[in-house]
Amino acid sequence: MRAEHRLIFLLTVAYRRLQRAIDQETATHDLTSAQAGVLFFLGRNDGALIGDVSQALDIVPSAMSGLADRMERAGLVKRRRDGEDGRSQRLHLTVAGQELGKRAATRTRVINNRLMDGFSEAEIDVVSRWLTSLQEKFPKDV
Amino acid sequence: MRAEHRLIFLLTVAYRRLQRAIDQETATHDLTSAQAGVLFFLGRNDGALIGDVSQALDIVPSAMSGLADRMERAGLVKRRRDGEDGRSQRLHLTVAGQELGKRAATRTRVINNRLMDGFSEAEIDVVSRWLTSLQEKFPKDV
DNA sequence: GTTATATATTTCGCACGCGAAATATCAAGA
DNA sequence: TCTTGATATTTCGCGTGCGAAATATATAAC
Repeated sequence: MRAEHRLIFLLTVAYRRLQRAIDQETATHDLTSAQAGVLFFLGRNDGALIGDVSQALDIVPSAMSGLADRMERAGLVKRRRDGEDGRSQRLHLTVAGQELGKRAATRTRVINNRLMDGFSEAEIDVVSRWLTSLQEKFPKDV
Repeated sequence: MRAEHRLIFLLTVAYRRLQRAIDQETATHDLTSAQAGVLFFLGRNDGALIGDVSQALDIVPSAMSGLADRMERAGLVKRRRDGEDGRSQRLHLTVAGQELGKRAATRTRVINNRLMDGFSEAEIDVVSRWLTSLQEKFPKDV
């Protein structure tokens, strides 16, 4: 029972290792992992509201705003006001964004498979359940 | 085989939820989770080299430098040059740092236990092994 | 219709972690 | 000794995520 704060630390390190790996992999491709997440979501939900994207990716709206800024500046995405509701903004993929997203998806799939290497289906299931349980244990807000 | 980039996303969300929870919990106590990590490590290795701390916490030395800055400014920690090697800096806990670390340890333990709620020992073992496996799959450098 | 309130998004300042480059010191070799 | 190379740390600029507050628009109450 050596390390005290074990799971917290393990999760933190695992997260950082993964992010580092993804970002190094994609550094050559001018795409960060956060931005890739947006591309993937918009690939299935083009024109989604900024708020919906932020919700889907589980980041705070203010964080989404900056992320959209950088992606728009990079030409991956375009903001468009909603016709119905003047407050809302919709995010649309550009052609560049679509293509970059498609290529990133392939690489991401490889990494995702690598994450399962050495573990049985049942074990991965436990891991999935555990990761998901954190969302219930630490709900979004209150 | 529903979601594509499943484990990556699950891990990312889980990490953010955990960090948010810890930081909200400790916001009242003037301590971030990264700084708590340093306090815990120094609690067992007071006077460790900056490089050793960065290695132990698995963050890059340049990140450690800024972290030490903020903690020194907050009066939790003090830098002291090494007698043997003029390049090295040693980090020492202040009294305030020791006390804050002790109180944070209690809260951290609670959260850590909560992370295991609803899972058997064997299942937690699988999770631990999986989290640890990421360190081997994505080694520190090259 | 005007006021009050709710909702969507943005802005601001901050902590964090990264990579690349700079700085300072140490260790060897010529 | 002088130079060359290694090591420890820092500085810089950037992307990311947070909370709090501002802004703009929509909706409800009166």
